[in-house]
Amino acid sequence: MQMDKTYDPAAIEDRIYSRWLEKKYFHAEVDRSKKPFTIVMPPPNITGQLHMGHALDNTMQDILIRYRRMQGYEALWQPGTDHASIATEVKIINQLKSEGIDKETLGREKFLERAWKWRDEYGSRIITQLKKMGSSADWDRERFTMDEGCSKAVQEVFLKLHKKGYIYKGSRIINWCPVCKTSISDAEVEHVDQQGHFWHIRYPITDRPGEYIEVATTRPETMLGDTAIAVNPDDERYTDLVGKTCILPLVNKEIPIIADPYVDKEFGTGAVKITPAHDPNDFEVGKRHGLEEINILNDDATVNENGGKYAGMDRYEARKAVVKDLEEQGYLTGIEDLQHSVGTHDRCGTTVEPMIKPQWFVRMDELAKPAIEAIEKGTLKFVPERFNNTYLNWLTNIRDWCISRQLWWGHRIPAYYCDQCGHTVVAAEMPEVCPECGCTHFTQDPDTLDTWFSSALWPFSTLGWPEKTEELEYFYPTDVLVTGYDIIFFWVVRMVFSGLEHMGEVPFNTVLIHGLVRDELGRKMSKSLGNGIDPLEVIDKYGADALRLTLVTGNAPGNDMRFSWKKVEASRNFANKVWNASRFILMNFEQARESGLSWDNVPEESLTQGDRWMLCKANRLIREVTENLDKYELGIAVSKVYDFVWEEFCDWYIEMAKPRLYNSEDETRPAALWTLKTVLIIALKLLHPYMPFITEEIFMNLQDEEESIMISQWPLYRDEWNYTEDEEEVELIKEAVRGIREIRRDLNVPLARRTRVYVVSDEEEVRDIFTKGKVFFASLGHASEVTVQADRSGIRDDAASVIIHQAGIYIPLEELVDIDKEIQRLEKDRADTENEIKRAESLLENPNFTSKAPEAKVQAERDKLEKYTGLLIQIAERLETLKNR
RNA sequence: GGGAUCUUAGCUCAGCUGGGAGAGCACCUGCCCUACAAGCAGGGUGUCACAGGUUCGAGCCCUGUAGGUCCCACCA
Repeated sequence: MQMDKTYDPAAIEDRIYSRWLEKKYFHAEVDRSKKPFTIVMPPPNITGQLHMGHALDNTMQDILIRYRRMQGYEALWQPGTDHASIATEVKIINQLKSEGIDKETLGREKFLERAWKWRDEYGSRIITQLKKMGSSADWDRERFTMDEGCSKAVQEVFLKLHKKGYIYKGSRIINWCPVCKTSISDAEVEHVDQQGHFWHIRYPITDRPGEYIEVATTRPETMLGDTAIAVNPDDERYTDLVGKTCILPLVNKEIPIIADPYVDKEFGTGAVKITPAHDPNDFEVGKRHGLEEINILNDDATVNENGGKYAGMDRYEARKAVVKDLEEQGYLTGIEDLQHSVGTHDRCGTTVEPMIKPQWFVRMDELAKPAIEAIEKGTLKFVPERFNNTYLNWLTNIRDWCISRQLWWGHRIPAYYCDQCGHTVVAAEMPEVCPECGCTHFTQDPDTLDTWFSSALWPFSTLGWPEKTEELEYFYPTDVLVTGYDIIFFWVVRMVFSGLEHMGEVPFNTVLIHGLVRDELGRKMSKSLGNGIDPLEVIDKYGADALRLTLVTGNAPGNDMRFSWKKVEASRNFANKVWNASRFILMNFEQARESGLSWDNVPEESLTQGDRWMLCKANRLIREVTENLDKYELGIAVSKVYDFVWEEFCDWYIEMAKPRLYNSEDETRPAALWTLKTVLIIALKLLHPYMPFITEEIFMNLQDEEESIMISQWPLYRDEWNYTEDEEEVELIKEAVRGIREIRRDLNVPLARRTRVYVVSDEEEVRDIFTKGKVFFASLGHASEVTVQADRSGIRDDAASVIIHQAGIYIPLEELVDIDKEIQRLEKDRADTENEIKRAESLLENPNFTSKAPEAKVQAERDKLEKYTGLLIQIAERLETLKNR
């Protein structure tokens, strides 16, 4: 088999993915013999294009799903798309506009046809893109928030909540977007700071000529709808005015002066104009004082007939005109600059206008309670935990949820109004006869539901609810939800209370929160800035595995990360490292096979110290990676594999194995081959959730039969590989090699190629380590030959000896050794060692340490003390020897 | 106003329940040696923001200060 010198993802990714699909590896079925593991995919919008946020979100989910699948769980990753009512509707309106068509003239039915056509055309685009990422979702189960089943669920929930009295219709003050011409929920309003003005206006007091009460406002045009002036009841400046009336300028209407604690004495003039129809606080004040609500705006934010001469003007034109008139008539007493935050619609950026409108709401108080308890009882956990607070904070201050939208694309509200008497019937189907008046003609409520209303049901609607399906029973509650912190309020909270309400159980046990993917400079990636990086471009250039690795490396849960091409390159380099190590191993297999060598069944006794050390390391790695994946520490888990593969496996073990592989007479060659294969497979498996494509390609090449790594068994920790002592011995090898490097550096004498190095030691185990005869240490930077002997016989006398500390190894160099420098170094070692001893002694003498510190720590200090005491003697001896030369 | 979070190497960031500070990138030196130059070997004196405190011991816990980011509420 021929493998290229560099890894080329483009050549294999699509081929491997198609194979997975063909083999139905992603498909999950109800299987009572296995434990289920379920993740529901946050459904991307049908308007969406894959961006880095999706890439991160889906990579994390795929890692978890692949991991559990390999562990033997029946792993279901439930995918689908969201109709995204307002986002899609805006897109379609724009599309129509470019064709010169107006939404209203087209009509609802035709419009919806267009919308469905859009969905058919673009709805699956993002799914195709997710597949490029390697996502192993069960595409056979793909759902859509407006498909028949999900729509059924939406209707069922609406009827149920209405029956319980949790859904009601009411005229409340809501956020109105004059551009989208729909109400929006509080969560959809984004507050942005803007530089504005604060206009001071005086209202003449009735029957007190020359006396005024002055108010300040940022929206002077709303005065047209004023129905009172309010002051704080404790404000002495105004006590004599409370109960009086004043004249509303321009309108010339008499309005009362009232006292309400809502008014802040310190802010502005301490007197507030009250416009109940266009400000949420004023609305509340108005309710308390029974004030009239005068709506002065049309749906497009132009002034309506209640605005007198200003009728027909846009709100900003009206503002100018009102200010001008006030000024001319002497009511305007001043203008100050003021920085204030303005509510805008998060979709279109338009300043929202608070308006009173009849809308449908979900009462939140009762629904919120169990959702709060879920955190307290621990049935719901956020990772990292700090998001508990974010979640609880929102829930404890929650207001009723406005769920009706004046849009066409979405689930239509199942409410019908009698054409004759106006009676409202909430039902699954249009009623035949009005229970009030017997009339048989009804009109359905024109509004649709907030898009999050259906998303809230996603974890169970996708599994078949309200039908009692086997899937629902088996896979629900799901295990983990992976999403960004920006969506906790919109979605997570609503799924939780919906799950608890309708299923009686939380929809997922764990919420794994990730941050935003920012650009290299830490800015949000956005279309307007043009700083977004297209994940597909990254895949094209570096491969999906490199992208996936980049997104999860060096990043803790819940934290934002910066994306940079440098990081992708580092990931690609790692992929290449894995590729080449595997290539090397496969090449050796081939050579061994040609010479008729077998290495499948290697007796344990034939494993060398190095082999055992490697197995021991790999074994520990299995444990660490598994533990970290269980804790959702995806970044830590992968960095362990990264370090292991690069530093332990490639830089040490493969290098140490080379002489055995190259020497056809070496009887430990099969053991090396076996260890290489065993450890490589472990590494590939641990890496597979992160880098599915490259690991699969290599795995396929390693196996004789065509088994997929995707469905292979996740490696298990094995006690019999826990060779602790051997690890120490291999540490000695490393120590010795480091020693050689140090000497070379200290002497500033580069080791010539093929420098002969003699290792002489009385200790048998040290000699054993440097396996019988000759070893190539490629890690020296050169292939240096090492000879191991028990004594110095046969070693050239003119070669100077240098002592390598700890290992007890003499290494004669063919160059002269600078003894003075070596003495200096040993002196320093001695001083350091003495300090260590002092430190350990003082610690052990401290009664607090011995009584309070864990026994293991105390023992460790004792061991250190002993070790360093011994070392000190050795150093002294060596110094003595050197000085005598 | 309430809450969260960050401040660690030149840059980007890890650092799990407290037990002698790490990675990648960048930079410098030397190397194409039969897996890999997308590589190898070597190179780090970091007041872990600052000030206190708890502890035998603090990057980690507590209090405060400074600066940054984010969320919620308010802004008439």
